[in-house]
This record gives sequence, structure tokens and C-alpha cells, in this order.
Amino acid sequence: MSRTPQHAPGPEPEAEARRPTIVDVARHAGVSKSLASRALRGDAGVSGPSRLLVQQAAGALGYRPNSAARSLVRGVSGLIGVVLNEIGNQHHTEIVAGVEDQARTLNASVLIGHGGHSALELCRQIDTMIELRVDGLVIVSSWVPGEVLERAGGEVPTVLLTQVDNPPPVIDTIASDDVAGARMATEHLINAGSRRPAYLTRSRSATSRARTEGVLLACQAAGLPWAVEQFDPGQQRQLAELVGTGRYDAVLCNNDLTAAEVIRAAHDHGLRIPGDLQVIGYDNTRLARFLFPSLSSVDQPQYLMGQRAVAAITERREGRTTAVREFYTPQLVERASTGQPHN
Amino acid sequence: MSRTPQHAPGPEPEAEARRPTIVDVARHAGVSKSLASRALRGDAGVSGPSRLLVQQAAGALGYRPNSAARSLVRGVSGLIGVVLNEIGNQHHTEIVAGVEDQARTLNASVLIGHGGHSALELCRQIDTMIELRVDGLVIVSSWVPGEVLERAGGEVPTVLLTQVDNPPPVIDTIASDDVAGARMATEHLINAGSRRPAYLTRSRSATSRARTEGVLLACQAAGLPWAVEQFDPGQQRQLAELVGTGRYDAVLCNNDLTAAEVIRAAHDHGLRIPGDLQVIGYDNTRLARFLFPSLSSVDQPQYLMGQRAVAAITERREGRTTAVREFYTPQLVERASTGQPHN
DNA sequence: TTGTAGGCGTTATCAT
DNA sequence: ATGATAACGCCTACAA
Repeated sequence: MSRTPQHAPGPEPEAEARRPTIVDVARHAGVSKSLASRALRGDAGVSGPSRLLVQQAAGALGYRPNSAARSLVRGVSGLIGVVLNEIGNQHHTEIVAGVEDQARTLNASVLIGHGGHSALELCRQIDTMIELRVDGLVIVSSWVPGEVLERAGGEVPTVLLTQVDNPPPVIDTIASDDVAGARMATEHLINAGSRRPAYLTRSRSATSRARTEGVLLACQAAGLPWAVEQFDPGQQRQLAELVGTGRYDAVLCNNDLTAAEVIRAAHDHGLRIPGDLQVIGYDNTRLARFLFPSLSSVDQPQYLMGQRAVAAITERREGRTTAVREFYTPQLVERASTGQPHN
Repeated sequence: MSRTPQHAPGPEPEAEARRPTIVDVARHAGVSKSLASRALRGDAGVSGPSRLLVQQAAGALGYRPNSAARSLVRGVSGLIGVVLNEIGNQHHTEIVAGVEDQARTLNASVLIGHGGHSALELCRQIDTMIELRVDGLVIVSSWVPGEVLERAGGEVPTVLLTQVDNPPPVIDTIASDDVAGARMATEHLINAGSRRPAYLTRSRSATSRARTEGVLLACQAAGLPWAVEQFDPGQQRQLAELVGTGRYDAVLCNNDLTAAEVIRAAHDHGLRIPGDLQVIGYDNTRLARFLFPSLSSVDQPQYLMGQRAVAAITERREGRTTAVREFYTPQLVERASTGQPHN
């Protein structure tokens, strides 16, 4: 028995290697296609022998349900879409893990689309997901324009996992409080003796802007000047040079990788960490533990946020019409890159 | 005009907020659904006024094509699936970028499925992709059993981007030569003076095994003993302790993050790099530049491999039946973590 | 328990 | 240039 289906009555001896459909399975098993459908899905009301027959036929033919056909007739796809702008990023990874685990409880699978740091591409991914008729959409980026969010939310339960300025009411938002996180981290730096703290970022996202705000608040409260140093992703040297000037005695970075750059530059310039320069990262990725000195970092409940996103989608599908607005307070994980050197 | 479709003739005044279909668009525009279909897709043979009418109707209704229906009737989905076991990994990121750029030339979009380090989940993702009827499948993991690969290859053009032992002929393989890469790296360590090199890994994949082989070959050729140190992902302390023993004077790590751990441990134990311990990573991720000292690393043409994978899929779809077996030779990028300290 | 028939939204093949 | 109409593969009343 070859695996390619061979329907004898066909007038074409050189038949194309067509994928077997449920009709083929039914014919092979000698039953109607509706019975085959029920048997394959484990429906009740199918006799033992029939079920077995159908299953064997499906196995012999290598049958695979066509999810396009199924989605079409059932109106749901069993797909949760996640759109983010950087897949090589521990922060996003944890969110996706949360989404996946929660999706598993719904027997849904997760599709990841990534915009590669391009807002346009990000929107295209969202369109693709919607046209695929995902049952819910999780957006992990603050680069999506409000109107796109609004359209998306009108078509499918949509959850945004970042802070934005004015989220439309049709979408839910579940975010970590970036203002609070940055403020807390900056206060930590100041309490440990910093008098010239700064915020370093390579991102222009709303998320990064919110962190700027947190730094500002902490500095104002302490009566200190505040500084933001913005770099473009390409600029490598500038960041290292800035660190070398010794202009700041403590920096909060937009993420752990940028913090790694800073630590590196400090080494090169002979600066002690945390003695000459305190450093805090953001996202508390695995990397933070492996740097030298180990990196203090702001931790967000990413996994939990991913889970909650899927829960919010479920609620929307079950009729909720009010918007979820959840905020989580991040935690500062203190390691060796901050604090008073001799304490 | 509200955005929810309101078909006047409907007998239900409390109509469900159904998604508008092409029939709604056609009715709204006063044309047949076939004409609407052609107009929306930009087919030739539609008069200017009709096209405009249809487009306006679609815009007014917020129409979105249902890709399930389209996929069903056309037999192609316009989707390329990528399955990998770790999305938070720069190595994979670059591959995906290559896949995406090449997919764009086919007007296809890319879906990412990730197995979260579970072989079972990985296979489930592959099944999902196949049932979604992706037009091609790219697998970036050496954990997928041969029989699963074979089945997948029988159903859809499939490309494996890792080295495995006996790839079935129905799938294409495009891989970087891990034996050669590890051998080259090890030879570099030996040339720089190492007499006790070792290979450090947290992975038990076929990829990692191949690298073991490369280390072995280099050591044998130099008449040196060879060593492999295998750790489980959870074990943190063991790796640090091993480094502290000073048992080895040079290590090749399975990836850059593990190399970061080693560097960190060396710092903690007061070992000089590269004087007391040379370190090489694998994958040449962004991180390698930011470590201190900067990390030598084995670079693979990941982006290119991603591109080639899609090209191979295209060729399969156009009738090629022989298997592609491409190998790329990796390059060693030398930085400050290896070499003779005073040269 | 099993079969029949209709429809999901789209494209494509015919006519007109 | 436009319009019927028949698929695509599956699910689901409804009937037997």
C-alpha cells in the first residue's frame, strides 16, 4: 500500500498526488463522510467498530484535517496570534511562554509574527493574523498606531502588552508600569549615592518614553538634575564614549543588552562598577546573571502577563465589552552592579 | 454609518455583528460577487468605475478577506512556517530574518512556531503548520525525529536547517558544518598555545554532538587529550566550579550565552582571559561584542541559510524531486578572548 | 447509529 | 466587462 491515495474509479491513471480528504477516508472506510467526521473528532454517538474503521482508514491514507476548511465552517480557528517586534529578546520570550501555556488550556495554538523593528511590517503582520481569523491577538509593541489598534480590536479580541498613551476602548491593555519601574530603579541609584544619574536608551518607543518619565520623577523628588541619553541602534561608539566621559555616576538602561554595552565600556575606561558607575538594566533576562559584575535589573511579570492576555481574550469572547486595564508593578532585582561599594 | 454591516432585508433586527463577506461588499456596491472578487484582487478586466465602487464598499464595510476560504479554494495558503525550539536566541533570529526577506519576494508571510525546548511540542507545532497548509516548512532544530521529518516532507516542502544524522530524502537540508566549525575553533585555541582544551555545552542535540566531533578531530590531530563537559540547563554552579578548577586552559562553548557564563566564572576565580583561559563562543551573536573581554565566536551564515531555505521550498514547489544537501563552512571571528596574551 | 444535504467565503470557469 | 455557478474540505442540523 503506497501512502498516496489511489481512487480506482478515477479516469486519470496518472492522477496528481492529491492530499487525502475526509471523503477519501470515508470511502476507504466504507462509511459516509459525516460519520467519518464525527469519528475523527471523537464525537459521541459513533459505534466502536465504525470509529476504529475510520481511524484506520485515516492512518492508512495519512489524512490530515484541513484547518482552512474547518475554520471556515466553524467560525473559529483555534489560533492565538502574537505580534512582536523582536523575537531575539528574552523579554518577549517569557511573554510568549505565558501565552502558550494559557493557550494550551483552550486547545489553541500560538502563532508568532514579528515585525523586525518596522512599524509598517508590524501592521502587516497584524493584518495577516486577522485575515487568518485568529481567535485572539496579542500585541507586544508600542509602535502600533492607535487607529490600527482600534481596527484590530474591532475585528478580534485584542490585548496590548505595552503601555501606550490612549489605548482605544475596544482593546485590553495589560502592562507593567514603566514609570514606576524606572522611578524605583532611579531611586535605588540615588539612595546608593548617585548624584548624576542618567537614563540610556536605544529605543524611541512609548515604553522607553514612560521610563524617561519615571527617571524624571525620581530625580525631581531628590532635587537632582535628570538626563536622558538617546542613541540610535547603529551608533556603537557614541555610547562607549559617553560612558568614558564620566559625566554620570549611575545609569539606568532600557534593557539588559544595552547595560552589557555600558559595563563593557566601563571596563574599557577603567571605571569601577558600582564604585565609579552604577548600572541597572531592564527586563531581568538570563544575561543579567552572567555579566561581570552581575547586573541589577528591573523585572516584569512577563510570563504572568502573557497568561493574563489569553485570559482576557477568553473573557472578550464570552461577552465582556468593558476594557481591561491592568498594571503590574515591576520589581527591582538587586545584584552587584549597584549599591554602595563598601557596605 | 456605523462599521457593523446592516443588511436591510434581513428578518432579524437584532442581527449578530457578523464579519462582512465579499457578498456584502458586492451587494453594497451593486455588483456580483465575482466582480467584487476580481476588483478586490486587482484582476485585469474590471472597468474603472466598478473597481472604484467595489473598493469603496469594502472600505466602508471594513471588509477583510477570509484567508481560510481563499486557501481552501486556491490550494495555497501564502504561508511559510518556521518551527524552532527557542525564540529568544539571536541565532534563530537571523535565520528568521533571512526567511522573511526571501518570503517577501513570494508575497508569502512567515509564521513562527516554537517548541519551547520540548521535542513533543515541536512536533505538535509541525502538525499545526501542516494542517494550516503552509506552502513550505522550515525546521530549525535537531530534535525532530526522523519519522516526523519524513512525514512532514511527504506533505509539504520541508527544509531542515540543522545537521542530523540521516535526513530522509523527502526533505532538504541546509546546514552549517558543525564539525568543521568546532574543529576550526579548537585548532585556533591549540595554535594559540592551549594544551588542555575542552568543549562545554548545555545541549544534547545532534548539533552539539557534531561539534564534539570537531573538537575530537582537532585534538587528535594535535596529539592532545580531548574533553567534553556536558551540563544540564539547570545546573549553574557546576559550570562555574569547573572553570574554577583550572582543569582546562581553553574552552569552546556551544553558544555565546554559555561562553558568557564561563567568562563570568573566570572573573570570579581571578583567571585571566585569554592568559589563563581562552574562550570561544558559538553563533557570533550581538552579545559577543559586549562581553569583557570581547568574545571570539564561530559565525554561521544564518541569514543566508534562511534565504536559501525559502528558495529550496520554491524549487520543490516547481517540481524538483532530488534532495538539497547544502553545507556552509562557518567562520571564526577572532576577538579578545582568545589568542596569545602578549603577541 | 448512520446518511443526506446544505452552507461556510472565496476563487475560477463558464457563459453572456 | 459582468454574472451565474460550481467547486474547495469540513461540519452540522435533520432525516432515516
